[in-house]
Parts: sequence; C-alpha cells; structure tokens
Amino acid sequence: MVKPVSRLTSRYTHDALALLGQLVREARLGKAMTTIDLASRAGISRSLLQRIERGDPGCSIGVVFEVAAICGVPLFELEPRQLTSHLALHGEKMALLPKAVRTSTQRVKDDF
Amino acid sequence: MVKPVSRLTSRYTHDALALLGQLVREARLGKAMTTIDLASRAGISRSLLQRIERGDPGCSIGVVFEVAAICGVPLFELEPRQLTSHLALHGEKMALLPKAVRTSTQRVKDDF
DNA sequence: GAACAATGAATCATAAATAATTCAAATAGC
DNA sequence: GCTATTTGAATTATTTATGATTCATTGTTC
Repeated sequence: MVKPVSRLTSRYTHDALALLGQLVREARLGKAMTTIDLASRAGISRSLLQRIERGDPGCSIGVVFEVAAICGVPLFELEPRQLTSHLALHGEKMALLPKAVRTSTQRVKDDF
Repeated sequence: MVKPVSRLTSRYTHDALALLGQLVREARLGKAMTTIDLASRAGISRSLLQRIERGDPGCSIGVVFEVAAICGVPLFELEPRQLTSHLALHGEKMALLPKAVRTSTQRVKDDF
C-alpha cells in the first residue's frame, strides 16, 4: 500500500477537467439519468463515472469523451458532422506543414 | 502476452481525439519544438506524446490537457483566466440543480 | 419524518497505461 | 546525394487506472 505519486497538474488543466466533469453531471441530471444509468450506457463502472464528474485527471481521455458524447456535451463546440468535416479539413492543412523540426542549439520559440 | 481488449469508441470520440492530437502537433511544430522538447517540458515520455498526437484514447486526460496547455492549444476555446471564472460561474448554476435523480421505472429522457 | 434510492468515498485485485528502450524509416539542412 | 537528427513504431517492465465491492451519507418521494 504505497501512496501514489500525484502527477503535476496546472491550474488550467485542473479547471478544464473540473468544468468538463460538471458539464457531464449537468447533462446527466438534465436527462434524469442516475450514475448507474449513464455508466452502464458508456460501458464503465459507476466509480469511474464518479471520478469523471469529479474531474479526475487520471481517467482515460477516450472514456471521458465517450461519456460526454453520450450525454450530449459537445466537444470543441462542434456537432458530430461538423467535427468530422473539420477534422478532414484540418488534416489537409497538416499535410502542408513540415514533418520534422531541426534544433541545433535547442532554441525554442517561447511566446506562450 | 495477451492482446488487450480495445474499448468501444464512437466516431465522435475518435474524431475529437484525432483533432486534438493534430492541434497539439501543429502547435508543437509552430513553436519549432521536437517531440523530445515538448515531452520533457510536460514531464512525460516521448512515446506517450506520440500516442497523444496520434489520438490514442487510452491516454490519461490530465496528461493530454497538460500537453495541450503547454503548447498553447486552448481548451473549451477559453483562455486560462476565462476558464477559471467560467468554472466558478458554472459552479453556482450547479448548486441550484437537484443533487440526485429518482427513477422508479428506469425511464430516460432520450432526446440526444 | 419514514423509507427507499442515489450518491460519495474508500479499498483491493486486476487490467491497462506509461517509461524506457530499441531499431527502422523519414526528413531537414548542407 | 550525404549525414545527422527527428520521428514512427514495437516491446517489456513497472506504475497506475479501472471494476467490483462495501459502507456511510445525502436526497427524494410519499
């Protein structure tokens, strides 16, 4: 029984996860679904859904997105159709970009 | 050596993950960072970053969001400040909602 | 307020994610 | 075209997430 080493998580990430969890919970309640209802629909356990709604950073992103999709929380503020076409379009843009980056003196454009 | 049971993933989730991965890759190249640069900044391995850019649904959401934040990909189309205040505001809304759902005949509003 | 149902939270065994490593292939810059 | 470097991809050991379970607490409905 060793205490797990919690990963470093920024405020931004923390807030984004908390918000996403709240949106899921809100959507679930809006559809009058219990935690068991939604969990079984998503094919996951109730305990995992609880962690998702709590904003636990350790959950698999695929599961979280799937749950969001099931209860109607939009990802990237896009509907399914739009998301697919947006992805295709963006893929074309990607094809034009360089495939690799060359850094001799390990410089980094740090304008974040 | 057992072949892992791949989780069920919808098209929507798949596309959202693919897009997010592409956005990260695009941002990384835009900053002229190598995969090692970004991975070490995020405190993760290069192999994990590769899976993130590929849109692997098995990655931890906290790590993916953290990487996105580091290279400037906005989450929920919100800047850090906005996200924090949005979260607080949304939290108040949540407080007004019912805390639990009662389903006698297991009915579900299925208008998704 | 009684009674039942839903939720919160913790534990533990097991399944899966992650780091580290390796090698091949592709790419950028000269 | 050459060469050094970056990237893609696969493997394995280890760490961690997940499912199942349990119990306490809160909330809903009558």
